[in-house]
Amino acid sequence: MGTDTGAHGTGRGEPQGRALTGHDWPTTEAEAVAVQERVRAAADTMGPGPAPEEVRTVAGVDVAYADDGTLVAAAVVLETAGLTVVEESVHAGRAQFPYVPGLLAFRELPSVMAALDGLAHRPDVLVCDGYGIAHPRRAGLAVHLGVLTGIPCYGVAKTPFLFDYEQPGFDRGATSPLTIDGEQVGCALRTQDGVKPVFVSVGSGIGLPHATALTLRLAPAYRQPETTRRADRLGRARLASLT
DNA sequence: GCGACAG
DNA sequence: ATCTTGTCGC
Repeated sequence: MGTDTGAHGTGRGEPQGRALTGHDWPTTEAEAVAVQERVRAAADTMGPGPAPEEVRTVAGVDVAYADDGTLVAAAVVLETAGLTVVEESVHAGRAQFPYVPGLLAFRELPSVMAALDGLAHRPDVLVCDGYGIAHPRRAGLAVHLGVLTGIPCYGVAKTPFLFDYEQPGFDRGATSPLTIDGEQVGCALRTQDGVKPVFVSVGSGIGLPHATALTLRLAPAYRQPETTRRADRLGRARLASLT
């Protein structure tokens, strides 16, 4: 199976992990915002990226929190066909950054990167919980993750906050654009008939059409994609077992 | 039981 | 994000 672990890119965007996770990891909001400007500039948000048929494995990423500041990042690699689990990785740590709206990435990234480093398999795509470019500085968690890892990455969020959208049609597969100040930053996607839509936005290395189509494949039965559901479950379980 | 939806 | 109670419904 997979061999290299997260240190090298696969052609498209070179990973910028060292530059952003090393000594210059931000400690203040101002520094974090400055990092986001750079991350945004480094992101590849246009490319078609891999089509769903070309995506053999997808990793879902999620973070679970405890009261005391402990957090557990979980990564679950699924085979796209059949949605079977290929590999799992968790990493327990402490929040290194306070929760600040718009800066969630800095809270979750260190542990998420550690969890991804724990994978022997290098997934073709990453799906994370939260925003990509549907973000004030077009630099949500999915953008950071895509740039840092060099793996095509996008976000699927549950709640619409800072963008406008029309309700998509009732049927599974219906979409409608998400816009911020008239600029399209993603789409609302109905993953099951009649359930609340999820909000897909690109991170880096994959375009919105492919991200949307892949999300639909990853969500055959529930509102959220299986990647997120599995990662969420794994993270919670690990957190609970931490006692 | 598990998920959607309260709110 | 987390915790909790409760109702409806497959």
